[in-house]
Order: sequence, then structure tokens, then C-alpha cells
Amino acid sequence: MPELPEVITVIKVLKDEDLIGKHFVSVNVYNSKLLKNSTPKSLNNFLKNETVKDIQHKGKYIVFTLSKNKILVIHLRMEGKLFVEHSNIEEKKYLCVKFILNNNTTLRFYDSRMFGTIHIFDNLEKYNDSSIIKKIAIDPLDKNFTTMYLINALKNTNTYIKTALIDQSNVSGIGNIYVDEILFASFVSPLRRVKNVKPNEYILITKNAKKILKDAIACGGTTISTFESSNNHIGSYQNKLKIHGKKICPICKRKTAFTKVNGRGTTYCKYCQK
DNA sequence: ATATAGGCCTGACAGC
DNA sequence: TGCTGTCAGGCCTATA
Repeated sequence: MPELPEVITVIKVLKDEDLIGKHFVSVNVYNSKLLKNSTPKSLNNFLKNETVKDIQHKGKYIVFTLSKNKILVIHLRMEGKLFVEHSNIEEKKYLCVKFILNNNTTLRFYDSRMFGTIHIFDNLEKYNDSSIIKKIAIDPLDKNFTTMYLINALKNTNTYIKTALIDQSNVSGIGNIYVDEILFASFVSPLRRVKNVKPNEYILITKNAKKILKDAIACGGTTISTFESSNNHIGSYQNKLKIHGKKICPICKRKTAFTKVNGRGTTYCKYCQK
């Protein structure tokens, strides 16, 4: 379940595999459900002869800038994987889309759940105006992400603090695992209403969001269930998780609580998190 | 207007 | 053993 650290790790691996500078020869689509605003044919026409100029991210979206400012956007959702593989390498199960590049290189999008998404945009204006992108807020590693920013972003909502923090229109990149970690590190219960969170707690949340995401990036992401950024690139942050999925609180050693917050499995400590 | 529930999707797993 | 039901969760859409 890729969140920001996993997305950044995937991009790093793609760059390490020298994807930038390669061009698309053709595209094979095995599951067109992933194509949200194109067909196999139009995607193929869109990408043919386009060169990868840069790979960035907007929240959890992976953004490929191509020649002539065309843009390819991929979201991995829970199980999606992007592997750069030599043309000779045998395809694994769950291959949804195979991008054939020059130099016997392929970029393969595997997704056992078919939840991933692919969008294409003719230019930067259409990308910026698109419904998926324009609602994505800055992420915690952005220099503009400050306590004041967060307080201001949440001033018109009064949902649970956990729900507000994983809402990508408030702050992007945080998902269900890291939000539990951030709130635990900040001693704030995920069930607190936004309006009841105090300024000093927002300071902690802001600081811990930056710290935890940076640490996770340094570890190459979290490998829970099946996340791999590429073949043999496995993150290690799961070894540093303090609360998510844990039975015992590492601080007070009492049993953790498990509940649902807006449908999301939530682990917290009702003694340490107020 | 915001808040929340349901749906997408399929593998893993628990219970019978 | 093999079936059925439930859960996982990012994001979208429908409903309250």
C-alpha cells in the first residue's frame, strides 16, 4: 500500500534503472480497467515515440513528464508495482500494462487487484486542471508544510484528526500506516475531532509527519503485504513501525486498541494517545 | 456546504 | 478438503 515514502522509492528506482531518456515504442494493455481517460489504442498513440524527460510525484501519483510537455500519471493504489525489466525477462503474474521502450527495456505495471490507475494529459494546463490533480495538497516534505499551514488547511473541517490527515486535499502523501505512526508519535488519539486538537499538538503532528516520512524514505519505504519498489528492492521501515498493527504499546506496554476510523483499520494506544 | 458510507477489486485467511 | 464470508485500503461517487 504505497504511501509517499514508497512512491518516492519507486521513482528513485526508476531513475536508477535509467528510465529517463528512454522513449516508448509501444504499449500492451492486458487490463484496460486501469486506463481512466484513454483506451489501449489512444494510450499507444499518445506514448509512441515520446521520451521520458522526468519523473516526479504529486502526492501519491507518479508523474512522468514526456517530450512536448505531455504527461503520464500512474497511481499504484494498494498493490500496484512498476518494474523495469529487460524484454527477455519472463512476465510475472498480474501484468496489467507493458510499456515497451527502446534498448530492449520494458516498464511493467503489475497489479493483482487491478486498483491502480493510469491517466494521460496533453499538456501541463490539462494536467493541472484535472479533477485528480487539482485537489492534491502539498506533502509534509514540502517546505511550505508548516504548523500554520496545517491548522489553516483544517480550519473548515471537524472530522476525526486521522481522517483529516489522510485526506489528500488537506495534506498529500500520508496513508493509513503512516498516519497511525504520526499520531502515536504525537500522543494524539486518532479519534480526536480536528477542532479539539491544540496548537502544541499540531506542532508535534507537523514535526512528526516530516520526521517519520523522511525516516521511511531513508529505509526505502515500508514492506507490508507485498510492496516492492522493484525486483529485490524491499523497504525496511516495517521494522520501525511502533504502533500500526502492533498488539502492545511500545511506551506503556499495555494492549493497544484497534478500531475503525471512517472504515480504516486503526491501531492506537488509548493510554498514551489523548 | 461537509461528513460519511458504499463501491471498486481480488488474494489471504478464518471458520465451518 | 473446499466452500463461504470477511477483510484489506486509496480514492471516487452517492447519499445524508
